[in-house]
Amino acid sequence: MDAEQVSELEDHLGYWLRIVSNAVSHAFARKVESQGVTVAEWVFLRSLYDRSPASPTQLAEAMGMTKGAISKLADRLVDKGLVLRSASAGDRRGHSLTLAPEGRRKVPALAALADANDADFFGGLDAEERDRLRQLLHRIAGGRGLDAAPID
Amino acid sequence: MDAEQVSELEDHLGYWLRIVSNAVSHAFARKVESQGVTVAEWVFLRSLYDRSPASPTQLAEAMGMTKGAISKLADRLVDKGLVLRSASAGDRRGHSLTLAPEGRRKVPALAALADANDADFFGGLDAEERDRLRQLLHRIAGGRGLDAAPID
DNA sequence: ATGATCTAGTTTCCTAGTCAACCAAATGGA
DNA sequence: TCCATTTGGTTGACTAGGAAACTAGATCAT
Repeated sequence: MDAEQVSELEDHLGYWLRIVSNAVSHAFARKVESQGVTVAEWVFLRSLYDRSPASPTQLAEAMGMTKGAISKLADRLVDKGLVLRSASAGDRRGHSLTLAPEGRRKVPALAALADANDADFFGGLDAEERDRLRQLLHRIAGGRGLDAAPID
Repeated sequence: MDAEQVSELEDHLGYWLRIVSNAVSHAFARKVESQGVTVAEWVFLRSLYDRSPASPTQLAEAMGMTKGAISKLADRLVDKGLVLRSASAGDRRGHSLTLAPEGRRKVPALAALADANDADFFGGLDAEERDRLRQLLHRIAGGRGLDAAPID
């Protein structure tokens, strides 16, 4: 870092992380496209699958996106008939988001695609290596209190 | 994956990769913003730093972006006075992109920010762990022939 | 109970990509 | 040589998200 003067792109773990992550996400995007949804929509649906109903604010928190983004995402999913928006009891400002039957029906297939995508990319590692990777990522995420982060 | 029926988001390595990668890239974006550039612009400038001059097509390949994106990115950098676009000798279609003096001047400071960002996120790992992470990422990238991927 | 403040969500404007249509120049047969 | 194809690059339509302004409803202090 002193002999080298100007570090290279490839010197940084952040660089490799971005490369690999983008490739994984892009491949996954192509897969879920076959089900007519985007990656963000998958995350949204999966989040709702066991924490339903949820408020936009809760979703925003869980998904690491702004409320504005969630608002639009919810619009699209409602338009597609996968999510229902209803007034939440008690507070007339809040909305309740729940999975529509069609949305709930889609989740297992999407989960299978996520499994397949992981297998595609990480199947070349043995179980111990995958575990180590998982632990390293957890530690980095955990050290920062990231339970979620921007979809970006 | 059979007892579980529907896998969870957090079950997937791709999920954690995305979370961590987005956090790292986002933090880096904030850092380089202080130098008036974006992450994509940094990659562009750093690529040109030792492979200058380069054609838009070469840059697109190196950065894993479409030619359209490179075209616009180059526009912005030319506007900022960091990059020069000149007709390339021999082929009247092609353009030559080179670093303007101001652009070249900026690179070391940006490289230092990249180093700092890596230290921020991966400094908590010891050298062996960082090495292992690097190797795992390399293997996954290498297995796919990713030397670059979308900035997304 | 009423004005100040806070909270929930939406909307508007902006940025940075993709994709596909496009233009111009080079190449390569016939 | 001249047309068909390929290549290099730009442009326009579109998309997804962030930031900040905004609206409406709740809460709280007096």
